[in-house]
Amino acid sequence: MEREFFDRDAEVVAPLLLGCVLSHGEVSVRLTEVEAYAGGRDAASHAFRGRTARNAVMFGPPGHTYVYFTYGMHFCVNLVCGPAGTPSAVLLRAGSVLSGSAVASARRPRSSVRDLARGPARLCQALGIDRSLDGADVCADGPLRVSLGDPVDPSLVRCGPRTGISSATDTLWRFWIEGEPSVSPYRRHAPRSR
DNA sequence: GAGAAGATTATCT
DNA sequence: GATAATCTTCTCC
Repeated sequence: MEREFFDRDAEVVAPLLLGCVLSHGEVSVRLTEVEAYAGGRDAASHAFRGRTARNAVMFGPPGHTYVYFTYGMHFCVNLVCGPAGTPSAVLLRAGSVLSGSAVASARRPRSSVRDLARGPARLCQALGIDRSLDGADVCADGPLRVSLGDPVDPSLVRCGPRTGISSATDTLWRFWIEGEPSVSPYRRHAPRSR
């Protein structure tokens, strides 16, 4: 994938990523669900309150990963968008495993093939992504790569409110491919305690 | 230095 | 549907 592809606003790049293929080692996943996060102008973004040690990579050049750890047990992966200095990124929420399903299944023994990458944390686990890949360049010849996949029928692309966040729920920056069984089932808000 | 919340998932009722 | 698991990071004091 060319770096110029990512050098635009996250909400523009996000729908274009649907159908693209993310590869790490033997495992490849076709992306079916993503969300855009736009840094300083997006209250739901990790970069909304400025640069920190965790989100620093989002302020860097596009085409790199932003991997973070959450809930004490899960990783999620983003692709940094926009020119350096604009902290926007696209969260990869779900995909379907194209190849390397044996390796992915070994990492997630209790999942059916369909569920291997059905959800942001599951996708990372299936691909073997952890914080050692934070800041990895997916446009270079590294372990993690993004490439174009089969074109997606534009009439099947849907958008809606983002999942699992408690602010900026009125921005329709979640994109998915209608009819894909690998799209994550979690569409609810997350009012945890109280 | 302490406390709270979190871009989630698996499991139980 | 509800909740536990589990720990990093950020925000104050």
